[in-house]
Amino acid sequence: MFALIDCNNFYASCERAFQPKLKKRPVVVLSNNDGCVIARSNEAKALGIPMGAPAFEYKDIFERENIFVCSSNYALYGDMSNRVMTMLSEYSPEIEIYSIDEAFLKLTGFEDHFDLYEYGKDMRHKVTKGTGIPISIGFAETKALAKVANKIAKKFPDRTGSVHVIDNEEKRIKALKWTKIGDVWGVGRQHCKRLEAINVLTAYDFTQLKDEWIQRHMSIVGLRLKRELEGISCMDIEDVKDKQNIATTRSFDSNYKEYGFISERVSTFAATCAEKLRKQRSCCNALMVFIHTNGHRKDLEQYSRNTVIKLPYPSNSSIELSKFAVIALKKIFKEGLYYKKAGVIVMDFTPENVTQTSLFSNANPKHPPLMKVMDSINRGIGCTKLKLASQDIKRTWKMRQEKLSPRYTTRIDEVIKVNAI
DNA sequence: TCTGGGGTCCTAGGACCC
DNA sequence: TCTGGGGTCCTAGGACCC
Repeated sequence: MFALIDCNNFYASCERAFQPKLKKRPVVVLSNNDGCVIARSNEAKALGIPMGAPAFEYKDIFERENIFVCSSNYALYGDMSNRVMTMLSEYSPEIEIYSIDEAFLKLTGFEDHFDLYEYGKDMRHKVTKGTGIPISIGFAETKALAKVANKIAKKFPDRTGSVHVIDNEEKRIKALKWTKIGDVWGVGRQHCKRLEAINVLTAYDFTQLKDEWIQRHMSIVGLRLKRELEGISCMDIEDVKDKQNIATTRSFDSNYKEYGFISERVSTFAATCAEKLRKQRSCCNALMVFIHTNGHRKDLEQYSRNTVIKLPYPSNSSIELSKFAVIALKKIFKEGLYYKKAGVIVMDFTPENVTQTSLFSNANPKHPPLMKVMDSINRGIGCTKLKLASQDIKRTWKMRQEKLSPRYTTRIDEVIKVNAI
């Protein structure tokens, strides 16, 4: 058996955990730059605030409905996620942290000795008590079915107690008939459209399709999904793997046309990518830089380019990657345009300790120890104090975050205060 | 005025190898 | 007139996830 544990409205719940006055109040969390809605409490969902709603368009509704609006606080969400995952890992030795707010547990042999429903209730109680985050839990024989069970638990908290177990044929069929095709894990917008067009409206309908059709239109991935929904497990718990690509990309708070601004951003993004690379002990052999203008401004000239450059040697040095990123930027930067977004993506990794030396140019041997010192100093202070000269040393650049909550759990000076009356 | 930021996997087709 | 059979690697594009 597998369990899928999912935190309810995770970011909104994190904010609530430290502000009990928000208990019944609708809460939304905004993306970077306070751009659009990326998380909603149930009350906010009930008011019809859609996922991705642009904040400026919904400003009046936020006010009228007394919705509590927060900027995103990733330091807080990341730490809260760790706490939840740590508690969950006590319920099975085999855990896969699937995303910041979701985890699969594999429960081999548990079925014979435990009442899974009670096990789930216990998990839910302990996590909610220990972290303040409400969770929903689905149990089933495959990961895809556990996803389905989880959705049912979440949809009917009163009837299920937010825990649902699919452990027999009758429940499986009933669950599949209830699940809309577009809500199935692995069926996105395109597949949904195509499936609905041939009158496949539920997960059950999908399992009745011929293998050939699924294979032709949805590849082996679709076929695997069918098996999983039939109760034949094809996907196991996966170990944490190193990333194959690492990206640092941002939209800017407004439109910028100066080359100097863009090159500073790109240089910083590259340095951040280098830091992430060092964290997983990889070097990259290639790097991509992209820039776009604001696609929403139809009145302005549009431009969007990216370029990939191969490095002469693998590197994870902030200095080198910044240098190469700026070289790449020069190839695509066009004067006179208003840019809204840029990013750096590093690719084609090799392990840090395997160095393939090149005939003509090699990495500077002084960089690895230098980076090590830089990382350890920055880690020690808990922020990026040591930067390259090409980065914004005066910190002129700032993300718009007007409603940022304190980093309650990771900064001593922002820790929650309790007033004794 | 203002619209997020990360990732993964699969397939087809072309270039190339013996 | 008729022109083999087996691979690999790379890239672009399309789909999906949170």
